[in-house]
This record gives sequence, C-alpha cells and structure tokens, in this order.
Amino acid sequence: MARQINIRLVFQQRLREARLRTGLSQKDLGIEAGLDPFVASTRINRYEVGVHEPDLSLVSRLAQVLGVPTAYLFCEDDRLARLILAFDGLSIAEKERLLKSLESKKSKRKSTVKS
Amino acid sequence: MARQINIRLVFQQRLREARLRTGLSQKDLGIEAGLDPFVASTRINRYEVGVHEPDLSLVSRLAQVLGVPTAYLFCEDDRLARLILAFDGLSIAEKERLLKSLESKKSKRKSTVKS
DNA sequence: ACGGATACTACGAGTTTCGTAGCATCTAGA
DNA sequence: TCTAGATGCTACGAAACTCGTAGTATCCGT
Repeated sequence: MARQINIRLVFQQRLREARLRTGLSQKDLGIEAGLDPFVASTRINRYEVGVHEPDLSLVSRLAQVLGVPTAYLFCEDDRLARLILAFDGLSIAEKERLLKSLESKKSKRKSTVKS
Repeated sequence: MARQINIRLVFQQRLREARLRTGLSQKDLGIEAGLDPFVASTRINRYEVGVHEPDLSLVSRLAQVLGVPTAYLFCEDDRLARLILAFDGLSIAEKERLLKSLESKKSKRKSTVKS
C-alpha cells in the first residue's frame, strides 16, 4: 500500500545523477572504477538503464569514484539522500555532536510519521 | 590506502545485526520477506555468512522487514549508520528542519576530514 | 535421550551477468 | 557537407553466479 518502491530504479537514478554531477562519461566512470576500458561503457550503461545489477564490490568502487557513500546509491527517500551528502561534509567532531543530539532526544517522540 | 573496506562484509554484518535486533530467526526473516518457507533459512544464512549476494529487490524487502532503510545495510561507517536510524525516527518537519540547517552551512567548512 | 529449532554447507540445475560486436545520435572540424 | 570521434545503448552466446535440494552439526527444553 504505502511503499512499494522499486529499489532497482532508485539505484539507476542515483547512479546516473551522481555521475552527471561529476561530469564523467559512462565509459570513464567505469574505467576509474577499475573496469577494462573496452567494456566500461557497456557495463555502466546497463547499470544506469537497469538491464543488469552490479555486484557489491563494484557498487562500492563506483561510489568511491563518484564521491558518495555506498549507502547513498540505495536511498529511496530524497531527504535521506540529502542527509547523507550533507553529513559526509561534516568534520568528525560535528558528526559526533549531531549524533549525540539526535540520539538523546529519541524515544521522546512517538514518531507519528506516516511516510 | 586509507579505505579498502569490504562492502560485502559490511552488508553481512548490518544484516545480521539488524535481524538480531528484531529477534527474528534467519528462517523467519526470509519468510516475512516473501521467500518460500522451505528455502528461507538456507538463503538468509548464505547472505549473512557471505556465500552469496541477494539481488536488490530482496535486499529492499529484507530492509522493510527489519525496519531500516535499505541504505542502512550498506553503511561502511558506523556514524552514518547511526545517523540513518536516528533520522528515520524523526517527523517530516524535524527532518526538513535538520536538512535546512545542515545544508545552509555547507561550503563553510572545507572538510579537512581524513576519515 | 529425544524432538524441535537454529545455523550452516556441498552439489548440480537454473538464472543472471559478462564480453563481444555491433547500431544510432550528436558535435566539432576540415 | 562529409567525416571522425565521443557518447549512449543493445542482442547474442559464453561464462559466472545464485538457487533449490538434501543434508550435517549444535544447542535447548522436556
């Protein structure tokens, strides 16, 4: 009812979106992620179009090249995606401070959120 | 140099960790995620042990049963994992407020973070 | 000691992705 | 305009992977 999100579609979109942000071509992204230059274009294209799914180790290398945490590529929720990127830019001290603040007031709210 | 994290290992650990938090057995987790009861135990076990990788649609269903965002299962960084869980418990208004605050002060810091 | 629940694994069958070899479109330069 | 290069994309058989089956081992409660 509420949520039947297609995670594969999410992955495709986040991947393409992040690649375009870096300005890389499909081929160059693949090459920088360690793929053979002769197959890089083909394979990255298939991941963005949704024909195939890459295995986790490649996903991780792609994320590194794209400058995002691996988790970012699997965010169904745009707010969560934004959060991850913003958090990524913080210093360790700032991260800890934010976590402390968030985790302290948890369980206060009952979370009447619907989605 | 710095980071050669094994994302597969991360996935295994987050999966098991989240399952134990819910108190479900490997079998029951699989069943609730829609697997045939006769293969549920076997398959979930292989994912936790790292023998095989599930496809994205199953990962998504597992995350739903476990009550975490799909992205959570791919967090290399513990701090990011904590953040995602904490963020998940906020109301939409609180999420927006937090994002606004984080995104406004971005680009102020140069992010001298090393890891 | 028994039965049941849980975690785990080898093996062949089945399903998926991979590499190859292309095609179509667009742009820049001759 | 014609060509060359870059980019995005796809069908096909081969290769690599996961799947279901059929088990084993261990622990726990009765």
